[in-house]
Amino acid sequence: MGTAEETAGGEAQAWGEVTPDAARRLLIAAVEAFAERGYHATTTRDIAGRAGMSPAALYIHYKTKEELLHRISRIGHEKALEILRTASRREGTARERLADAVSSFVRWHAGGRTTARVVQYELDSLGPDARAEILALRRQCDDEVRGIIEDGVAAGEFDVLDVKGTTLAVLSLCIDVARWFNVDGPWTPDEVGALYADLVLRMVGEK
Amino acid sequence: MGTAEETAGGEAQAWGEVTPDAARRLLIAAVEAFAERGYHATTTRDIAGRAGMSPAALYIHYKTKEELLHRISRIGHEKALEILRTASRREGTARERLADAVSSFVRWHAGGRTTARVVQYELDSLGPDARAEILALRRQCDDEVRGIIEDGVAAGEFDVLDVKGTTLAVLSLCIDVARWFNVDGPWTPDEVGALYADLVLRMVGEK
DNA sequence: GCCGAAGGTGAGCGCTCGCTTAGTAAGGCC
DNA sequence: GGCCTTACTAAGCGAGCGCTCACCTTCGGC
Repeated sequence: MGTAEETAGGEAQAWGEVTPDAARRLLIAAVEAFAERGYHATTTRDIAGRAGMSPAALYIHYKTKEELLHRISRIGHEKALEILRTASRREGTARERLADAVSSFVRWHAGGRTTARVVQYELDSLGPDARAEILALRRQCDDEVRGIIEDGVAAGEFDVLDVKGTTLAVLSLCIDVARWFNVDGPWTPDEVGALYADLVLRMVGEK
Repeated sequence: MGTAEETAGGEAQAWGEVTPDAARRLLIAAVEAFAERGYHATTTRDIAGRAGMSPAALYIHYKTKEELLHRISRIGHEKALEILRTASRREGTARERLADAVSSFVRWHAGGRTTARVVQYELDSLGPDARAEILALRRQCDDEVRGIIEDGVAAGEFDVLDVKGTTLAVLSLCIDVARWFNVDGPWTPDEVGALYADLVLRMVGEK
């Protein structure tokens, strides 16, 4: 796993798949604005302005402001799921896979805090159909983590009272990093990832 | 500690200190609306409507929409601090005090989810002065929890690598309950409180 | 050198927002 | 009964919102 080379203003490399260039610039501008002020407090004029364009230019590439949030949410959740899948499906003990999953997931939330904040906390601003689609991705994230914990319990590595509840708590802990993590604070994303991996292993009765 | 007699729509008894009656009704209406749609997506017309009043009536009791959020935030944070103080200052081992703090704090977030959601997640919608005031209260909450953990480490009850980081993780875990807890879900606030107290004791190296 | 598509702009429409103002109804006090 | 205070409403102001439309510019293909 790479170190956290991302900063609050420079998470752009994650959006490489979005084309053309103007559409990507608008998307990145929207991520920054949504993260700073929230979806409803962000104006389309602000997004276009950050991308160096006129307010009308936004509507050449996106039908509505909500479509921007939908696109950001889907790409972000797909990335989150990919991170958890990679850790879950590697070889190794349940302990190693869980530590890997937590530390890389936390690193993503801390290092890409701008993106993660939008992805994790602006879900309710989507309409019913879009929200349902995203919630399906989120359930898959839950499944990956629960799978690792179940494996650990079955192998006798972990000692867990309530698998479903513990899964939820582990994910909740990781996700909430996006709320409190501060780039100017005392920790790097790597440090928080390592600390949290240790805490989670304790939660599942390991160590 | 009492059981959770609160429901999503009936957390009214917590606002008994707000007078006169019309001001309290408006405040409760605002809590419900902010929790459902977020501060920026809520209109003053909606708040007044829920309280059974005309849009203008709001401005007899509150100078601005932001003052409503400020008042809700302050009262809510004072309640949260009181819960943590009560648990922190009771007699007993650090283990007992920490379990008490976590279970009652979690119960408040789960049972009073409507209120807790506004209190914990709409902080950024406040202006700089109001936010600074609330952040001071929040720092006091941190101090209470860190105090218990430090006591436990000093007494040899706990085994903690990073006291500051663990404190943050414990509070983060509790606060995030307000985001995911669902009244119609499989758990009662009491059950989540008990589960989380167990998980936190594991995090600090107890049990 | 001309043309049409692709990608942009300036102006502005219709609407809803937070908030204000003028007026009204009810109740306590003398 | 007269009068002030308190609590409220109907109407609406100015501003800013999401979004549209008529028009302009650039550029590859022939």
